[in-house]
Amino acid sequence: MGATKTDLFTKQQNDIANMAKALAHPARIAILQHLVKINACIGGDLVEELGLAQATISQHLKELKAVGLIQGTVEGTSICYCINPKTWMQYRNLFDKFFDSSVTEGSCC
Amino acid sequence: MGATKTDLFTKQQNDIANMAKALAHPARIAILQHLVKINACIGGDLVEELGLAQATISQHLKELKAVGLIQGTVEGTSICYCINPKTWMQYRNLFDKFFDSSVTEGSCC
DNA sequence: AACATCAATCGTAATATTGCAATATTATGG
DNA sequence: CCATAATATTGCAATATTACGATTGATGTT
Repeated sequence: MGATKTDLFTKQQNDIANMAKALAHPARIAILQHLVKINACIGGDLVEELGLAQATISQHLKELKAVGLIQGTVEGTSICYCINPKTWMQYRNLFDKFFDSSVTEGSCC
Repeated sequence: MGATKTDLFTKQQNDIANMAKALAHPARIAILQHLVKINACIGGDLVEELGLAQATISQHLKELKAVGLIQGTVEGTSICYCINPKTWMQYRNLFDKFFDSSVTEGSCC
């Protein structure tokens, strides 16, 4: 054991969980916030910005790329990263929908 | 190594990451959705509803309780769980704020 | 009290994640 | 082609998460 039993759940549930997983690390949050703030792209200044080793940052970037939250284009020897607006909106919508489920106060224990 | 270096990041970044972590498992998503849908509380029907062992469900419930997303009140031998509307709204707001960062199309690579 | 029921906890195994040093890869400039 | 700079990958160690059987604890029932 130790592995998530994804087959027990709906695709939507696994999707939301995977999205959440992509955001479930402060380094990845910091990367996304930095990219949003700078708006334009940056290279591996992220390594300096956050205090983690280059290899570690690279790994986090890879994860964010894997879920489509960011994109990177080669620019000389460095790589220009930025938010992928399309996926960003998708995330936003899914979370919105998830949380919009009306939670009526006092209808419970 | 292996442990997240939380000290490198802001409280807000760690908060968002922790929230995301709480949602980063399909079983916990399923539990929340079920609680939202039923609106009122339920006992350990969750064990039947999802296909996981009692001990496993209990662990997931504990995590959700730990972040304050759900609350449980004793009701005879069983326990009545339900969404905690206050924390639910907090989550919603934090994610909203996070994703509302305007991502302008085409401003990038 | 004895028993049944449900949930929490303990102990343990399997797997996943995080982090980094070392190495490999890719692109540029000389 | 060679050296350099930037990023990616590999391999490994440490820690975290997931899952479950077995046990314990609490509560209600007979």
